[in-house]
Amino acid sequence: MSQALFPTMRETPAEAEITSHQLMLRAGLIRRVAPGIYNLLPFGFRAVKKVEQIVREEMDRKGAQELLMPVILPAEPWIETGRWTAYGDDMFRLKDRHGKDFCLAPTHEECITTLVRNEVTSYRQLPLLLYHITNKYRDEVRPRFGVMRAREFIMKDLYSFDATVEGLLESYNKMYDAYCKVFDRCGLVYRAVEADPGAIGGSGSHEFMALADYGEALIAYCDACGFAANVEKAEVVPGQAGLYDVHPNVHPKMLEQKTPEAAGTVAPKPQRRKALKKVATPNVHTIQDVVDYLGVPVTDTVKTLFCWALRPDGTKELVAGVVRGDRELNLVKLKNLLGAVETYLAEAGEVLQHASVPVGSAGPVGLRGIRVFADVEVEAMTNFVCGANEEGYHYINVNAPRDFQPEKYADLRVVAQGDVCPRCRKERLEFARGIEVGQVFKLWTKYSEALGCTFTDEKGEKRPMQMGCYGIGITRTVAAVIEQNHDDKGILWPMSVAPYHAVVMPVNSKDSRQMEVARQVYAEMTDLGVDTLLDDRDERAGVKFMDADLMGFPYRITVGQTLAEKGVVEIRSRRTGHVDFVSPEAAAGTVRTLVEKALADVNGSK
RNA sequence: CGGGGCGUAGCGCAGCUUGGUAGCGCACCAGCUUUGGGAGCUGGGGGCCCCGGGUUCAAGUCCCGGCGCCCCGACCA
Repeated sequence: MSQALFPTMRETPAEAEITSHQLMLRAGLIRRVAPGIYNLLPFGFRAVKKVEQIVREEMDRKGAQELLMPVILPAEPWIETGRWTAYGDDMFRLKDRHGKDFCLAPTHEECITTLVRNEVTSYRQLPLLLYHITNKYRDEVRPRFGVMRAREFIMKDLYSFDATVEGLLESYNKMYDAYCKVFDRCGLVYRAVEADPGAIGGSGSHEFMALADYGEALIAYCDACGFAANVEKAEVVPGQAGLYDVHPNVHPKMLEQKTPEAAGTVAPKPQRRKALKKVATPNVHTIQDVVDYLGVPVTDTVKTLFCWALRPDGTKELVAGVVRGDRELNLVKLKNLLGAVETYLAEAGEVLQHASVPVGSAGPVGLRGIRVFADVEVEAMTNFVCGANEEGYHYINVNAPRDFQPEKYADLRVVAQGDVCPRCRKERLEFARGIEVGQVFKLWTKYSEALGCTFTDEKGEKRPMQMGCYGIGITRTVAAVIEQNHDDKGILWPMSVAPYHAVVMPVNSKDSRQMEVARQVYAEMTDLGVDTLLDDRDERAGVKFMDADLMGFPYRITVGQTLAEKGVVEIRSRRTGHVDFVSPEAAAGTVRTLVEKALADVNGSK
């Protein structure tokens, strides 16, 4: 260790916000090269390789084959699938000396599909599971949290090719199962949640979320039935939206009783429809303003949001989404409803220019030339308030369909605290944050059709292959492991991912007897297959102890005073602090047993 | 891209208001002491003060322009 690069830091670098990022810098796993781009130092690289190895074992166990595809990919296949445009600015692009377009691969569907198209022609060659582990590139709008949301990252992606839909489902289930094993073995607390397939395309998808307070993804789950979904995906109970709404005057304690009746959250009684009226509302631009100024409950207001919907052909359309004032418009649901490639909020200036509407005073009444979509909840509302599409005015006593008629009512809002589980419809949804460490998709024939990846079936007919794609963010997984396994002193590596299982530490490197015994124990442990580091640095004991805690070696073998006094060395568990004293001769064997036990615990009985 | 903040030694920062020899802590090098929880003393090395222009006798400091980075938001496998 005295001759190795393990640069630990006592102080926390200002650039790091979350614990895993801070610890990865402080314990010497990574160093920043550019925003979202990192050097993996020896210590960090070892952790990465441990995760990779676990992934390889579980992929291979399912009959997958590893290969390696390039990081630089030509544009043509991307143009064929339409993703050369769809990926937009998230893709790093470059040209060769002849002016030909290339990209740094953000993912490899196009590449692998082209490969399989050229090499596989018969149903007899299927199913096929192919994967690789390599760098991926996404020019993130905002890289952050170190390796967690980086622009360059290591990813395992596997692609399945099947002859039939049943085959695809089988491959999907295999991978789902393999992913559970991978994350179990990494010692992560995670949930598999239903997800929107996003830019990859296809439908039917699960995300594997490592639970963490600083996770970027919000997930909704139900303790009663096990339902779990990304909030952007989670449906609101169809046909019953609003029924179990939490009214603003319901005391939170009442919610704990879990039943809608007990919580006093029954549907609003039908009210007589009052006459539509335009009222002056100077300087009222937000829902909060409306509530304050007009003194109405927020549940009697509606907000109208303008979005651009990007169509598959590259053109875009301005549409309006209407949700209750305290709700959040779910852009993913809107996107899926419209069959759009992407939806994003329009800017105030654009709305004024294209719809002649000031965004702070927008409403669905009298909106011309723009398609309006409303959340189902709005359909049940009576006598509500909305903007009058005129600066300084709102309508009150609005009622549909009398005052406006959206093109369609649909589930368009983000699920909220207190919503009923869309699956079992018994319990309320709980929310948690997670780090997305993996995702599995069914791609069906999206890419095989676009790229002509076909095979000949038993009847001699040509058919497109049924594809699936399955990713694991390797570097992100390492960060998630640290996020979940640390204390105020440093990292608490699970044995399976630990860069080293143990560190052997002579307390005083000038004590030749200690050094000699330490070297001996180190050599024996290495011989026994225990990943061991020898801390032979000429540092004070305190420094070495602090570094060992920071770097999180699961076991520390301390060779110090007790050697001279009692002829024993100390084996200390980083996680529990438990200490055993054993003779130097027994140390290596004891540690090996401990390491094997820890690995067996996490690997299950396989 | 919008809002906020910051660019001074490897890291963390002060100095800028009110212009006048570039500093502190940690780290680093040498020596002595020390050696079971981030040692002590002595000596030492290290700077394009983000870049460019301007004002001035004089700019880290003031003015103009640019660049970069971080945070919040929007966005995202």
